[in-house]
Amino acid sequence: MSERADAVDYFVQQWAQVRPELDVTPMALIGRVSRVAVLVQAKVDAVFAEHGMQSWEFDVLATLRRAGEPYTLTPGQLDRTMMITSGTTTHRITRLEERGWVQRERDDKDRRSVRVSLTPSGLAQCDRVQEEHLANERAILEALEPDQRDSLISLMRTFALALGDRAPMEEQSPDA
Amino acid sequence: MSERADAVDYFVQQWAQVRPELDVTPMALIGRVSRVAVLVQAKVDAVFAEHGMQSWEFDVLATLRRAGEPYTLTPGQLDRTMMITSGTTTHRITRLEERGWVQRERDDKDRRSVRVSLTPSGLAQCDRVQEEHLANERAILEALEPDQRDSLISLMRTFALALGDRAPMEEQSPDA
DNA sequence: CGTGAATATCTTGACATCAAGATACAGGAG
DNA sequence: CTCCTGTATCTTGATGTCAAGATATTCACG
Repeated sequence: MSERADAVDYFVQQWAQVRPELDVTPMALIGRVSRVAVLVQAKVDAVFAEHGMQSWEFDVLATLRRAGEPYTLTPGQLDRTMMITSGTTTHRITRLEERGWVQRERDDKDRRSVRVSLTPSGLAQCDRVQEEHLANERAILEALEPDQRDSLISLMRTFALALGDRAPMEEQSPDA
Repeated sequence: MSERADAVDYFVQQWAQVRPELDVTPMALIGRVSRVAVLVQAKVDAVFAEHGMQSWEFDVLATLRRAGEPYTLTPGQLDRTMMITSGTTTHRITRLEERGWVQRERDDKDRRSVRVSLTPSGLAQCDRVQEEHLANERAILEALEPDQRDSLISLMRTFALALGDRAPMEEQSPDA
């Protein structure tokens, strides 16, 4: 008489019938994290699509944007922040350069390095889309009561830390 | 003086400095769901890799396995359950057929349809890997206190339902 | 200086995935 | 029976991603 069953409830119940000796409770959490991530991403993508862009494009723009003026990071900083490989970063920067939203210049201090910067057009695009994006995210979270949101944020934060997620380091050395 | 900051804490703080007028709290949840999903997936993948397989391969095998004997579903049932497109399903079945873990036969009742079944080898592979997979999932959740796990499961279930996640329908019509 | 290890980026090749459309069959209305 | 609509699967072409390695540059140490 509780609530309706979501997909994971159904999977757990199927396992109970087929292999009752198995303890599949870990699935109840891990499976849901995966499904919720996919479902949320689909809703987020929809808003970006209305603006003719992909989520990953906004991710790059927003990462540069929140770095503050002059909106410049290296490819290495980008891939560490975004949890992608260096090859993917190269590809993303090239595509965004073609759209005129970012530009590359070699760093004269360290000539191995590259400085990726938001162009005025990229900055404008980021700011233009962001409000609608945030409104969309707020709408998605309307599904939860405010105290549920707070609990969920706190628990997911604990989980993230336990999984080794950490604030990206500043350029300086960590201690003293 | 609270806990250490995870990556999302850092992003939120960056936004506060660069665009203080923006309310980015939705990110605190949606961003973490995405990052946690990626981090968890990496740990899950590692165990499958030890057995020479991909996560998506196990997903297909497990979906057939928990359907119960004769471990048979149609491609359509598979893609609805796994949240993938029909083209991806075709591709997955073909690859698994090459490995000898599933087989295809046309359905004689409805000749548009195909029956995908676990082979004895596929069944064995699924059962062989599953225990280690579940142990791995349990280890991942060790990071949380038991009551935190329960809260998180409950909240994620509410979230999943709010996002429209539902138990896949049985073959029969929904009512009476 | 010169040499080797470390670092930063890019290249290459493979691959899973998707969107859109093609193909084949089913089932009902006339 | 015929046609038309809906369903089930597969095909095609594009794309984003990764792993592994290639290239260029820096830096420490002798």
